[in-house]
Amino acid sequence: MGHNSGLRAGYERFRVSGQHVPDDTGCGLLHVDMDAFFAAVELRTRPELADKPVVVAGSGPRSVVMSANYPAREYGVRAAMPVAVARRLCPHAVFIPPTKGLYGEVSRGVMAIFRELTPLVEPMSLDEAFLDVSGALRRLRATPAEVAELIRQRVRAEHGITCSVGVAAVKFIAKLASGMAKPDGVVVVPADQTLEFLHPLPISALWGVGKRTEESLKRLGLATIADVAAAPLPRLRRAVGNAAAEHLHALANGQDERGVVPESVDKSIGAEHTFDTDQRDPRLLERELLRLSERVAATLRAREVRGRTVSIKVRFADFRTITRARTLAAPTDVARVIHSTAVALLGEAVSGAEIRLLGVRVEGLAGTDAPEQLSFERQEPRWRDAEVAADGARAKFGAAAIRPASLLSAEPGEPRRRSPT
DNA sequence: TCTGGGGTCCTCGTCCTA
DNA sequence: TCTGTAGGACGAGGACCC
Repeated sequence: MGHNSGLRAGYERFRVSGQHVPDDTGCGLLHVDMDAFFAAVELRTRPELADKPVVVAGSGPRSVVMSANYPAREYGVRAAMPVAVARRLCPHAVFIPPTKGLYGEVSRGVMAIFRELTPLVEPMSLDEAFLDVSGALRRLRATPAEVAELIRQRVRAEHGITCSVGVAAVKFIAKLASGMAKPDGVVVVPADQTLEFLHPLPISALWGVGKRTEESLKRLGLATIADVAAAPLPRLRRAVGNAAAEHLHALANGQDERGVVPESVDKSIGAEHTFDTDQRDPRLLERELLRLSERVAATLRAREVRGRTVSIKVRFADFRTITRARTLAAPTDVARVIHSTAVALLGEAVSGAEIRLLGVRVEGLAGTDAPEQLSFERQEPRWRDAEVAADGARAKFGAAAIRPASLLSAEPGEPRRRSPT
């Protein structure tokens, strides 16, 4: 769901079209990005809507757009936009609620195609991945641009959706290229034309430049990537800090040493929820923390990791956001432990304020086989046993089979309903 | 426009210890 | 024992990504 979509004027020469294929020698890095992924997946079963504006979004009053197809984008509808705004911009769009589990399933299928071509696949999210095909070209008897076309054909034939591919010598350029290839195309940036491709682009195209950094760079009078490439490093450092300055300066000069990393280790696991209306009832907030803790703990156990630091996130009615964290004596994957820590943190940080969002996160993860420090603080083994048993029941009978008693009548984010009399 | 949810990384301040 | 300092651990928050 890249946001740098569409080909700029003067960039047609980079696009693969008909007989025209730019020189892809040495361009072993591919970035593949599904076009309007969630919307495209939904349209497979509702093809009659294909030419109409379609928006995938939750139905809550505070939901945002998860995906919009290209007809909807013509009206200015974009991902992450509040649904209320999207409805105003495009009142006749068809709004479809997201189908739980479906996008992950399609994503796994698409990633499996990539892995048939090369083991060096680095998924970035459900709908995009980097591939290093340089070691596979001989076996595939294909050039990088041909592999890109092969991928597009297979994704379309086997999953009924389209994707766009960027082909380049380094990751960052491949990523920019796939954005320009959208929708449904391939852009190849020849290795010796990297800077010609890169330098005319605005600074916001640099990976790591969001709204704030863009403002800082503009204050220095920098507007294009060429300006950043030519800027003295000390000046950049003063504006955006050491790490960001060096990172941006390297990227602006077409240098991106990062390889494709197939395996990545989770650093943290969390869950959060925005209430439909702001809440201040402590019992309701504690119940929500329990629900979030249960989800986080179940994910920790499913991934066979434990974490030492429990943090909460609180967003107030005025959108001010705070986080509070506490490091435990021993790592945990037990919801009871996470919940009691979260409740204590919430009590210390907040009293009676209107709250819009609550989040729970566990950081400092290590595998369950990692050596555990002996501690006086008991890990409440019985709770863990009970929760593991509940995991098993949920796997067998469904997610709703086992819930803590205090959550029995409370739907996510809803005040507890009174039982019928 | 009025802002979800799941993440990562960086910076800065504070506290503790060597 | 006191003082200065450097570095690590930790916590908070900002910015960014999809």
